Amino acid sequence: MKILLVEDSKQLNKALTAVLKRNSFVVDSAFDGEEALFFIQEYKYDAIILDVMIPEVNGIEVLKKARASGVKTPIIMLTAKSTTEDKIIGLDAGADDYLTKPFVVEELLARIRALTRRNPEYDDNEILKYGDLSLDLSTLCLSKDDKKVFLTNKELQIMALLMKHAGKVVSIDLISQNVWDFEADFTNENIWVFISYLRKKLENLGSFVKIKSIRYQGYCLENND
Amino acid sequence: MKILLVEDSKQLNKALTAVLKRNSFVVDSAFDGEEALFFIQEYKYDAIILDVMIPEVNGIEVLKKARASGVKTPIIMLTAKSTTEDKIIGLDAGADDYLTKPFVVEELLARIRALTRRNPEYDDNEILKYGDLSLDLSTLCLSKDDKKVFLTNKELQIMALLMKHAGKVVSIDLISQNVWDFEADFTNENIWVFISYLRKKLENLGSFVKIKSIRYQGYCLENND
DNA sequence: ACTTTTTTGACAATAAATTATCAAAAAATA
DNA sequence: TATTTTTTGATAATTTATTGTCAAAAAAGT
Repeated sequence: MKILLVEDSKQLNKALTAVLKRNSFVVDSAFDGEEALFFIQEYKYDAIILDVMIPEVNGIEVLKKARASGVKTPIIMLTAKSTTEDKIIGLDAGADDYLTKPFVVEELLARIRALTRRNPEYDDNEILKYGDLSLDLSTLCLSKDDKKVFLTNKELQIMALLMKHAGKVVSIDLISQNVWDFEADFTNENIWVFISYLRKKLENLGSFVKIKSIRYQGYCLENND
Repeated sequence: MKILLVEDSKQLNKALTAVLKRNSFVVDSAFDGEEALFFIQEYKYDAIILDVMIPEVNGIEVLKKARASGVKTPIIMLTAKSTTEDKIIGLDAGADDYLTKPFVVEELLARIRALTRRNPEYDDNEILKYGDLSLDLSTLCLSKDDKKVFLTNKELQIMALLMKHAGKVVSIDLISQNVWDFEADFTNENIWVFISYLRKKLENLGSFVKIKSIRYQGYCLENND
């Protein structure tokens, strides 16, 4: 699954690229409109993430030219503000979706998945399982047998990450990149708090699964069955 | 007080240079006999430290040529082994002193001082004082009023360093360089042990002086009068 | 060979860094 | 506005790294 990322902020570009790659996408990065058009003509992508405010040729122009030259690839626009105008202009010009900054990476990933769902390579299962636990991503419900607890958004995302990486160590860095947006003034303490919350909920469920902390590295799930 | 150091081992040369400079000598370094002779003809030194085993022209040759050309500067030879032969050859050829490797830096410094004593610039006071303590370097005796304890060699050297740097932090690195020779397989634990010994002796004397440890940095004397 | 000094290793004490928890403030959401 | 969620700060618990002490072995000096 190959993605073109068009974003002029070096920092954001780099960070997004890292996240996308970690989620097993193949990523090409462009930093301005000219470069973007070159890539679009030259290669084939499964999705294009396109910032509106970019140098040389602006995002809307890139979008129009791409569509004009027959490119059907799903395109997600990144806009700075969620003014209805920008949104309409973008969608009018042929964008498939849009996202306002700042955004949470998970959301971007979800949009990409939504737009590429018909692609049979990609299969998103909505209920994660580990040990005696099930996590329903759509209802935010974590359950063991008939017992249930509901997670908050951040709790869910962290728990999902831990479950997706089934028993492997998940770094704080990975969590922060996936669960917090880039402009948040995030500190490690945030994660400590949520890990603490999650542990309490696991305790309440009476699950055999524990969140183990690996010093200097991160956290991982452990099944003490 | 300017010294010429002739030593081909880059490591040893560098380390000795550092020590000498720290002891307020001005140091020129040569790494082979040719270079040494050039320096000797060109500049004037208060002392020359000359390794026997050096490339190009060996140490004994350098010594002979220097003397032949009328250089009167005190010369200390460094020999690998204390075979009487080497010693005699060196002294015969006009060396003022010799030192066998490995040696403790303090010893080298002592020899330099001995040979340069007549030089009025240099004044070595043999009794160090700090707070209620006196340390007699020649008798290894540490005393407060009429109470005395005798230090071992290593204890003395460490204590002397601490007293010379009166109340300032003395790094473990500085201690190891001054008190242990370069070939010793020194570890920090060694110092911990001697600091412990010294503290016990200070305790016995009932001195108000304490050895304070500064984490990550070293030790310093503290006068809790 | 005997004594003293130095080195070494085991283990104790201490200090610091990391992680965890709690509670309350702030922000977001309904 | 009321409620839930997230953030923040204070503070506790834990782990690790550093430093200290002891005792015995090794080395050096006499």
